This record gives sequence, C-alpha cells and structure tokens, in this order.
Amino acid sequence: MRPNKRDELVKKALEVFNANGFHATGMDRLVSETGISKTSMYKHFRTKDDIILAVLQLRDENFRNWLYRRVEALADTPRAQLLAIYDALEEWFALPEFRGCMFIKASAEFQDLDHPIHVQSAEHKRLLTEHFVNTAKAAGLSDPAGLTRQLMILKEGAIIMVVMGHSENPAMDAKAAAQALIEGSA
Amino acid sequence: MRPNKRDELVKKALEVFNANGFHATGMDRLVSETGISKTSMYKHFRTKDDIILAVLQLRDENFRNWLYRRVEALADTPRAQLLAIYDALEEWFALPEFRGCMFIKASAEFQDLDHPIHVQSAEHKRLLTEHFVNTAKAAGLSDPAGLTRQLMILKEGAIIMVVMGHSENPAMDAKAAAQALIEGSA
DNA sequence: TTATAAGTGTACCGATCGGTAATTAAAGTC
DNA sequence: GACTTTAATTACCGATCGGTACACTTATAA
Repeated sequence: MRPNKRDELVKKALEVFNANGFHATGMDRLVSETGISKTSMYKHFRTKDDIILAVLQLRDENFRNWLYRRVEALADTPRAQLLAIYDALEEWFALPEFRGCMFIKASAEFQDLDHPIHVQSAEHKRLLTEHFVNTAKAAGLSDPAGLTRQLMILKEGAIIMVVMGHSENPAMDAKAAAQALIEGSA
Repeated sequence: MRPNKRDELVKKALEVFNANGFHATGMDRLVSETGISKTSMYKHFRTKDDIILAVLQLRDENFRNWLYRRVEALADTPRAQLLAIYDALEEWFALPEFRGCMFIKASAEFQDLDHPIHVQSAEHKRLLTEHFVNTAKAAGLSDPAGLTRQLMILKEGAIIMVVMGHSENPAMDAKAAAQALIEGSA
C-alpha cells in the first residue's frame, strides 16, 4: 500500500493556501512547505489552478462531512438540527487554525463567474443549501426553501463577522436570529 | 483649478482593483488602465499597499455616504430605515459593476489580522455597525446592539449569497429575516 | 533481474512582480 | 522671464512568478 503523494500534496497545500491565500502562495513556497518536489507536483497536476481545484474539492468533502455529522450529533430532531448548525459553527470559529471560509476567499480571489474555481466554490454553497432544505422539510416547516436561504445568509454572515467584525460571538448572534426565524415559520 | 492626479489615480484604481482583485492586479496594469505614469504613482504613494489603503478609504467614504443617504431617502422612521437597508442593498446588487464587497475581498487577500489593509477593512464594518446601532436606538427597540449585530450578519451574508449563491434575491431574503427580527424585538 | 513507474534535486525558462533612476516637457507661481 | 512643481517617458533593477528539462534515485511488480 503506497502512501499517495498526490493526496499528501493536496492535504498540505490546503493548509498553506488557507493560511496564506491563493495568489500570495507561490509554487516555490508550496514546495518548501510541503516537502514535495515541484517535478512531482507537475506530474500530478497540469497547473497551479488544478491544484487549487483539488484542494477545494478536498475541503468541500471534509467540511460538509464534518458539519453534517456534527449537527446530527448535537441534535436529534430536524428542527433542533437547524439550530445546531450554529453551535457547530461556533466550534469551528474557535479552532486555532480557523481562517474564514475557503470558498468565500477563493471566490474573492477568482472573481470571474465562469472561472472553474469560482464555479466550484459556488457549488459548495449549493450543496450545503440542498442538504439543509431537506432538514427544513423534515422539520415540517412552512416554506423550507425560503427559510433555508435565510439560514444560509446567517451562516455566511456570521463567518464574515468573525473575520472582520468586532462582535464577540457571531455564531450565537446568528443562532438567536435563526431561532426567531424558525419559531416564526412554524 | 488643477485636477488632482492623485485623486484621479485612486478613483480609477478603485475600479481596476474591484474588477480584478488586489494581488492579481499588477502595477503595470494599473499604469495602462489608468493612463497615469508609474513615476507619478510612486511620487504620491510609497508602495502598492498604500495605494490600496487609499482606495479602501475612498470606497469607505463613498459606500457609507451612499448607503446612509439612500436609507434616509427610502424611509422616514428609524424602524423603517433599518428595513430600508436591504432595499438599498438590492439596488446595489443590481448595478452592472457590482462585484461584491471590496472590504470582504480585501480581508480575504490580506488575511493577517494585523495587516493595515485588514485593519482598515474591519474598521469599515465597525463604522457601519456604529451607525445602525444609533438607528436601532432611535427606533426604541430593546437590545439595539444585539439586533444590529444580527442585521449586520444578514447584510454580509446577503452579499456573499449574491456572489456565490444560487438564490434569486438574497437582499429580499435578508429583508424578510430582518423584518421578523425587528418585530420580535419590539 | 529487469522493466516500469514515482519521486527528487537542480538548474533553468521567459514573463511579470513591485519599485527606482535619469531625463525631459509642461504648467503654475513669484 | 525665472523658478518650482508635477508629470511623462523610457529604461532598468533584483526578485519572484508559473512552469519545464534533465539527470538521478528509489521502489514496486513481473
């Protein structure tokens, strides 16, 4: 069983890109911080953008898996799970390596709507929305799609306010708002 | 009356940075797109970062002035003005040159919390919050600070969902949420 | 053993990066 | 008219950008 260098590269590149940004991280830095030779990188990927796409794909799997499972662990009923989203967010924000949402940052650095990196970042949000719409439906709430759009807005806004804001606990601000919205849409 | 080259540069640089990103825009491109010589730029600014800071300062003035005045024009009472924020946002999102929030993008490209560009971006959000807290107080609502934090989360989240999301009208999603929150905190 | 694939190290490519030097042309102020 | 300021032009700097060429080493599998 050979440990795959490709996966090792993507995993380490994720950390480097997340901490330093995409454009600001050069290939030489990627070499020195991952310990993987440039030759090897370009044997697995044709371009730097391809590496970024692989990183985003890994991040999408990791994050969605983590969030879905964490929400299920934190609450039993669908309705309580919608609120537990923000408890999970609070945990995420508290991590020392937290650096904001990678997909928001990626779409900020690759603004062209047709750019593959932008497209893939938007797809991540779509998948999240899709999942929580089902939770909202299971909760038997009226207008699950509309409510989920609001819950997503609260999630993204909380992330921004952690990075840029001066509030102490945006996750709990968002949770309080979510609770009011859910109770109002019973 | 001499037309100030410095202001002309900052104004045009704002458009270029907003459309192409900060790291992705080189000084040579700034020269060709603004028509201003590089020598002249570096006589007014010591570094590229200084130009970015000046751009952000201009953007802060422009945006806050516009938003405050638009909100006042759209609604009379403080309470209605809190809701009008999202009507103004809807207008902003509809502009053809809309490219997301410059400060969110700047903080995404300059992640270091101590970096002057990050600090200045966060300051923009602080000023916005400060202003709307006063509106919330004038509206006589309970916990104006807490409500404003929620309204800010909705604002930032709506911006993200316009750029990355698949919703049709995040501004109105946010407005509906804001309305529920305001009514609940009467 | 031997062929095949995977990985490394180093040197290099042209292009672009942020930033500077030197010179000259205008235009405003005294 | 003399002088100062502002700006443009052009060429250039070392460093770094994304990406490649080449020679060498390992490790696997037949």
